[in-house]
Amino acid sequence: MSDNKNVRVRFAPSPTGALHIGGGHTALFNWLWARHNNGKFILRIEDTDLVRSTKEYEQTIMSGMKWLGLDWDEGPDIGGDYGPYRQSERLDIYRDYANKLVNEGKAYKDGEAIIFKVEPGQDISFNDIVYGQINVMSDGLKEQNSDKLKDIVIIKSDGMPTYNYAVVIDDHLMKMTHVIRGEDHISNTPKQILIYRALGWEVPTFAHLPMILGRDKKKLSKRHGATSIYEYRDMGYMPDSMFNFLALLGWSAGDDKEIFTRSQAAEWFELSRVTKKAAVFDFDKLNYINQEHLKALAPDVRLSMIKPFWIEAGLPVESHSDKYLEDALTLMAGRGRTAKEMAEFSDYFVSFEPVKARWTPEGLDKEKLNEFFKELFASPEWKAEALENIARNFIASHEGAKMKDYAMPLRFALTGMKVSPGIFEVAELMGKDECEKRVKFYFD
RNA sequence: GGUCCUAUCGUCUAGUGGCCUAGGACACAGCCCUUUCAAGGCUGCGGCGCGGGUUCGAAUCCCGCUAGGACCGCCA
Repeated sequence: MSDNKNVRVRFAPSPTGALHIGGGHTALFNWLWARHNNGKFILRIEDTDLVRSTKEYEQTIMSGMKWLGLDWDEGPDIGGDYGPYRQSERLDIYRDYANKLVNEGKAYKDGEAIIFKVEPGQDISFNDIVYGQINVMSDGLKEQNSDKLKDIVIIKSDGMPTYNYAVVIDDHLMKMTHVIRGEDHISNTPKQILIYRALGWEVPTFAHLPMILGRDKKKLSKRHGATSIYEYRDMGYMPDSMFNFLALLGWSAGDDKEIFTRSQAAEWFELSRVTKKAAVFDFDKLNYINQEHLKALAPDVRLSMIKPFWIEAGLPVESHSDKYLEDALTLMAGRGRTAKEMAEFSDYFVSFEPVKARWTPEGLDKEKLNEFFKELFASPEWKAEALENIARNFIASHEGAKMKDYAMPLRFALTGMKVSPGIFEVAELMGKDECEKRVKFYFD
């Protein structure tokens, strides 16, 4: 971990929707850079679009960030030395600097609006940590389908500052050392540099991040399904996994390290290792990463991840001890890619009802099976190993008997599924009484 | 139309002139394990967009082409 305590970066969402994948990705990289350097991560709300911004979305975005594990050091909710952190509360500041620009002849009024004058012939190139040298002349700042140079609106007719202007004022006043944001802002950067210069301010270091694309390689949008971070939570993806997955989009530790924790990522993170190419959001990889984290969880944490999904399915979670449920999930380790799947695949541990709803015996040799079950339940100890030994002895002593002919009916009676962890281990955990109850329901 | 950006297996990427007959991961296929299915182990399939240079030597540097993309809003 390097120690550039003066590093200050920010995530500046506009509260016009929930925290989406792209926003979470940007926030994550800023957080990573701040934590890597032991610097500060600031949250600023860009709510200058009066029509679309709401306090509800502001809350949703903040809780989305918390869910991902991205904590900030300064922000509208906790304050800080450079507030306020909501643009709608900084209107006087924007107005003052705009007037200054007008007085210096660098901007002009147009009705209620204030427009920044773009002069031709200026070199507004900059060096991006990710993209390298980007060369631009102000002469290229044209109006669409025209040769006319396009001046920059800085204060709108409604008195609110525009993005390209407010972002400069705030980033400077909030002492940002690095501006880390999506690649779609590269073209905005030269305009912002013009404003920094007009105000006589030092330009921060820029680092643009590659975009995130859908399977069809188009910019990620609602068409691709889930775009809000919360939708992933509801699908059973865990915050650790989303963090891990998002961190891998456009960055790698460079040492085949793919499954990691937040603190490991913060330790290894380097802006200079961020890639330039837009990355496709790959569900298969997300699933894999989620599964890995699911496997690695401590039993009590795993239970806390799965429980909500059992409850949602109406299962009587409260009638079991946490220990029992944790053990059940430990047995399930490696099964299911999401918390939701794992909950679905393990419902029989919580209740016999779903089993009954799923399975009805058909075409089985009940006589033989009853003989088998009788021996099984006569076992002096209800342990997986003992039960399996009984089964093997039974098979050895019966001509033509196969393990699967007995293990599968047992599995179905206990779980209602054709797939489960080792059935004798399941039986041990469920306990003799419960197993007997289930088997007797179907046989005998 | 203008400005800018990008280009390694299907996907995420390693790679910064020789260690590359291009490495890893996901996905996919096969095998092993096995009471089922996962997990795990092993094997396989599969890529430097094209064309020119520079160089003893290029995935790596330069030019062109092609293909994607971003921005050009009193949205952010």
